[in-house]
Amino acid sequence: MKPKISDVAKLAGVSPTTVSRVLNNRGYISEETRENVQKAMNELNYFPNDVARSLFNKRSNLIGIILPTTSNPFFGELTFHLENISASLGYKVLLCNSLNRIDKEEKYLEMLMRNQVDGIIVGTHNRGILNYHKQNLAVVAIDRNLSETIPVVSSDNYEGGKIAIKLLIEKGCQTIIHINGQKELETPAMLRRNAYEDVMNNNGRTPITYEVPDVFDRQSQQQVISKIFDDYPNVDGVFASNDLFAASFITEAKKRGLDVPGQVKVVGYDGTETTQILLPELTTIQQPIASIAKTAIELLVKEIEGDFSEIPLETRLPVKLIEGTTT
Amino acid sequence: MKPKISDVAKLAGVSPTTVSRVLNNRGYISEETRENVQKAMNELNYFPNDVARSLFNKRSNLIGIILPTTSNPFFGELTFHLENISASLGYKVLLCNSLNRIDKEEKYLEMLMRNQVDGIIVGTHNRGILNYHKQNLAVVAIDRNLSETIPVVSSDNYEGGKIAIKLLIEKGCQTIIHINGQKELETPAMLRRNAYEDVMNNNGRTPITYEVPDVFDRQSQQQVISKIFDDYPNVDGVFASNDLFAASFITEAKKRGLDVPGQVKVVGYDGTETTQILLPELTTIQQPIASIAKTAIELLVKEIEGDFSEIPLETRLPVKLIEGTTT
DNA sequence: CTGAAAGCGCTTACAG
DNA sequence: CTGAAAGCGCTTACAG
Repeated sequence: MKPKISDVAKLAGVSPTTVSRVLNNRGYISEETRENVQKAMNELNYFPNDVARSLFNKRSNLIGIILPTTSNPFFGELTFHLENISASLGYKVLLCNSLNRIDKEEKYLEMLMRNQVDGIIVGTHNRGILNYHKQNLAVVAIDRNLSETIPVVSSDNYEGGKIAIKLLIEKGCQTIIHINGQKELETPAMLRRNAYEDVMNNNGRTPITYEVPDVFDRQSQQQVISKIFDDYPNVDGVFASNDLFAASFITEAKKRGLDVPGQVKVVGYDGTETTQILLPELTTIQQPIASIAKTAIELLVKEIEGDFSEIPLETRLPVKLIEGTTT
Repeated sequence: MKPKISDVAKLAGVSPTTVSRVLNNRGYISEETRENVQKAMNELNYFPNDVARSLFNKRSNLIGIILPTTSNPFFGELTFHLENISASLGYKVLLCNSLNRIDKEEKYLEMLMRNQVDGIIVGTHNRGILNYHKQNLAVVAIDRNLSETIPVVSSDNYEGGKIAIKLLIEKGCQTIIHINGQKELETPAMLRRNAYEDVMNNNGRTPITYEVPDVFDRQSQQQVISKIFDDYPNVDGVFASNDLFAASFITEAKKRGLDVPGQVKVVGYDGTETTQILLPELTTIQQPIASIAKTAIELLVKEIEGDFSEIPLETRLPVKLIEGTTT
């Protein structure tokens, strides 16, 4: 059996209270006692049971992360950073891949509550989370407007969209199409679309957006992309709301014998490490993933610690154009 | 404050014991009482505190996952599947990105123990884990031989390596080079290298392997790849132990004006969804990531539940050659 | 400087 | 069918 505090106490010839004091470095303990206790702990290979501690302290040091799927490179990298930063601040991460499915999100949410997480980072719809937030659970959203009171961290989506479209226009594209996920008003990512539409309109062009119904389904993606070529054989510019869409588009373009960037130019969004390695030629708008993660966790920790003084409701981090050879 | 079992009891006019019975569906309860309790729970929006439950049951239903980083598409996808399968079996996932750093691994391991995880999935070195395993912690390794007693799940690395090299030889490559991580005897992934060496030797060729010191550092990768071209300008075939190496090699080849597959052919390893989308032209050996995850979790759960009857020490899942246009 | 007692929110024998 | 008591492993007033 795992040793517990009373085993250590017995071996060290002190009370459990004293062992706890040594463990937590609290109150006065004589140097001698401390050493005895330490020795006993080593001998028994003891470490404290955090479940018991959490129960007493009403603090789990657990953070829940709900996002669509770590299979996606953007979320995979985001998760890495979120977890690593959490760890550096003494928090542990409970991971939930919801695939954007509402039923899963609800189950995960309840699971996180039951496990007494101190806070949640949300990267999915999750309107249900509102209820919990009201019960003063700390929440920070990434790229989602969940409510008036939940802070959102995101890249500067509007600016990113603007840069992308302006580049395509500058490069002389005539028929510029936008590929995005389904219109959901609550996502700042929609700002990429808004930027596209604004810049197009301002330049006397008609915005044309194609929506991929299930963002994480490859088939769904490919069908939409095929349709674009069928509907607009003369498409010569594409701004995709993520790099995977962009890549799929390029693949299809090549399949149809079109030269990129000769006949059609493409700009993506995200600019993950993985894209940089697998598809370095892609021109894309790079999100500052590490900063997004850092900001989100820092805000969450502030909320957890009850410091609401400096919590901006919106944090927009700067994007960066990475010019490859697809434009 | 969050309602607790005694609040529900009070409201329903019963004892906490009875509420607990309703909660756990244990023992006899009159239909009427059950309904009263349910109503009270709904009214208070009560759900049980799993921390308290874990403490009593000595069962956390928590699984720890230690791997290098979810930023890497192979591990990102693996993590998704591991988590999803765990969730479907009622287990929750505590995520740890160790970046293969021993100090981090040790800290994570201790953290997981303190949190009373029921089992751990390991995808890193982590020799330290042995000690814990002995203290009968359930452990399953993915692509790592950690000890004689820890089950390993992996793709059929040797077979995959063989297929890759045979393909390159068939296609007429003369100077075939292998890129891998640093030689670590404990990884079944080394079997990819062994296969390479065996097939090369059997065909009267001299195997040449280049090692990337820090697998997750892009610079490190690129330097090694540059060196390959400098040392062997006539290289016309490469088997990379993962798709990212393969992609970096292709990028460098193109930069040097070489045609792929005309002048140099490339085969990767992993075949993640992400690679399929971002670099569909890559010929690669695809690992059955979902099956690996499923097998690993199922074995772990068996261990956790004390059913050691059918736990094979080694599970090698079949790979699949995906032929793109880089060969 | 140290310890006995009570309690964190649950569950499970045990008794009725 | 239901409840009072004890205990999971810890911590923190409180007393000494």
